[in-house]
Amino acid sequence: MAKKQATIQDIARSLNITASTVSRALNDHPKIKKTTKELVWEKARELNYQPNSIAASLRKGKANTIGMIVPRVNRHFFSNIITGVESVLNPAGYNLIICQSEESEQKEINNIDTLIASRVAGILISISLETSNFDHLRKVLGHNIPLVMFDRITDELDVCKVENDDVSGSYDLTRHLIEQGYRNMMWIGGSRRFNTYHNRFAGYRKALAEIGIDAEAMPVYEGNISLETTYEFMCDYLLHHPLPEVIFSASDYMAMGAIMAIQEKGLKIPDDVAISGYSNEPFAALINPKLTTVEQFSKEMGKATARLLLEEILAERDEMIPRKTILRPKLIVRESTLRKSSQSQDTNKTSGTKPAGKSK
Amino acid sequence: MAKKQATIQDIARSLNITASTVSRALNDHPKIKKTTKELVWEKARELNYQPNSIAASLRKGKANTIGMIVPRVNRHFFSNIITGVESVLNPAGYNLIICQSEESEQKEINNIDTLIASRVAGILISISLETSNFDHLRKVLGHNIPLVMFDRITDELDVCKVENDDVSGSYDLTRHLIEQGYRNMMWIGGSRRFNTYHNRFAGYRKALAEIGIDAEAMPVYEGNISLETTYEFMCDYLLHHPLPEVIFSASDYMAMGAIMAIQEKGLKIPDDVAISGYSNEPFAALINPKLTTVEQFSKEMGKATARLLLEEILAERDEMIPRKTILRPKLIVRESTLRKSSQSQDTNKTSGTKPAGKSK
DNA sequence: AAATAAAATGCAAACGTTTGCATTTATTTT
DNA sequence: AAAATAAATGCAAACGTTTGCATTTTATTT
Repeated sequence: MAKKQATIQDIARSLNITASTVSRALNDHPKIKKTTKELVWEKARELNYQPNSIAASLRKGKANTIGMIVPRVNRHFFSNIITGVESVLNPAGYNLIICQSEESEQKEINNIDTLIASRVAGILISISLETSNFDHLRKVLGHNIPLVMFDRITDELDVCKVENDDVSGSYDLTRHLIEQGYRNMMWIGGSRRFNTYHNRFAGYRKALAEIGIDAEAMPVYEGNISLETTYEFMCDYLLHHPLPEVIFSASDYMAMGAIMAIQEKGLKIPDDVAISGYSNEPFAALINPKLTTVEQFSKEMGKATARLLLEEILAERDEMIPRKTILRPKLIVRESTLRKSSQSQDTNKTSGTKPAGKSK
Repeated sequence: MAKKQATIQDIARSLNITASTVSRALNDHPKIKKTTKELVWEKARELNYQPNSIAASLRKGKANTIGMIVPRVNRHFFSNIITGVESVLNPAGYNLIICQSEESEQKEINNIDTLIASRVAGILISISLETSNFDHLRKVLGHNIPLVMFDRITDELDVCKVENDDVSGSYDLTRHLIEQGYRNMMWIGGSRRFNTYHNRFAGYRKALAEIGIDAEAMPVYEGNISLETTYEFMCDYLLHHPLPEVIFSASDYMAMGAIMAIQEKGLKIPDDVAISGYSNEPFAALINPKLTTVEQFSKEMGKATARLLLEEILAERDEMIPRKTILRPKLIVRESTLRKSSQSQDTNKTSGTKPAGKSK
């Protein structure tokens, strides 16, 4: 039977007025009499009327929908960003279509096409690791759809961007390691072709250069960023190489993989080898020893990204003015990098003992 | 300038045919000549045409969009479900609008209204903890929109459902504890008003009843399911009560909170007190000792949910036939519940040493 | 070559809003 | 009380597709 949904026409008919008036009444247009509005609202409720935003979008040429593309939703970093984005976008009357590129350039392209077809009012994207060509994003701009990139960005595009100051986050962390007395270090991270790892390495190198140490002269491992791969690499590495004093891991997951390999060999952290991570994943405060890392304020990043997009949308400029928001991450010192003598100096007592994180 | 987007009309005009033909050609309609199709496709590319799915949806009365409401996206359980859902829905030509209820009944109601207004082809929902009235879901059915509930479900509604067999998951875990020789137990979990905790307790009670133990006669803590709250509760509890042999926590996060309180007191797990969790959160395999828990196959749950919805949509029946998919969870035994004597009997070597989980 | 069947295309309405402009109705001013 | 102004409503087109039915074109049969 596909029960017919009530439309503004139905409301209009049963009140002996026109659809225009109903439309305006429902949108609380100032030119409509108060009493008329009330009649309309009452009748709408009575008929169980639900607005059809598709029709509205068609007429207006724009949907009240924002598209968002992330590599994966089941990464805390990204799902927190999503939460931040929604906290800004929903109150503004937009809702989110979330797409996952799964680190595939082709899927990213498909996602873009879907979002354009949906006539979204704007697009937020953190590009996949695989993406090297940006024509699909240029197409978005060609369709006059505002675009904001976050976290994984590219210099090739002149659009609004939100990024973490990976250089300084990494620099601060390296400074901490230096202050603890570590000199003999090892770097592990994802490929430096990606801006995040590139920048994190830059901060690491910079801090070391300041004390006359060449980061490139010490071990550097660039590889797959998964826990498992890093675990395997590290198992093998430990067999054939001397231990550094500290491992600077540009990712918590990689750090975790290394930790498992290290502990499996019976080595003590931080006594035999110290280690730090990056991102402050929920588990970082839960493992033993608690992991020194860098908090990225992902929810804030989401908010900043959404705000930038909203401004872009509301401005309705023909020429977009590319702006950049740079978020400053925060060093979180925990046990995994503390020298025995300074074990009690944990600068971050709170997050050391009672980490954030709620459960389902 | 708001550069005008090309429409099928534009294509039609420049090829001296009608929009109908163009529309059919683009949709690969069998009645259109191959050569015509090729002309159209070529011209579409040339004009940089992007279909307007809003217009299509309006005409067809249905969007190619599915709405999904979860309490939060930044919970591994839910974000994995999302991944599962997308893996089924995207290939079928649908995309997801994701909404978060944030455990608020009012937000859930708002989400539903938005989704109805968007004329989504179907809705997937895991209800918020706060939700006690289901009129908003009845409204969905009233609009003939297929609805599938997952994980957090209710008996009050006669719709398709996907749930975990919490009773048996919990039963299996309790059996394991009994086999390890534990008798003196303590339960901690969320309120038993919620089906998940209700059922998990039922499995726990059942297994205990079989050996003549009354679960209710032993300590039972029902509370807020956050790590922090549980940590505080447990700190206090340890001051005033004797230790049980084992703590059955119906949530990994609650278990983690308890573990922190226990370890802070200098007590050893599992030697002084054993503990188990539920859900197999990523950190469960990373902490020390590794946590015995129950894997819920969340991605599978997402797939099952999406499949049920797709069937519902494609069937286009007037009367929906409510079906239920029940997923069997799997016990994962790790160190936190193993008796000293049987430390080597870890039945799940793989997940014990090399847990799943990739990093950003 | 005409008649018939099959294939391809065209016509026009419809989907449910929104909105600029025109018109009507109510209110104020002279 | 008429004129001028303000407030409220109506008219009709438009947004870009899809689709049942009618029509034209092409292929097949006699």
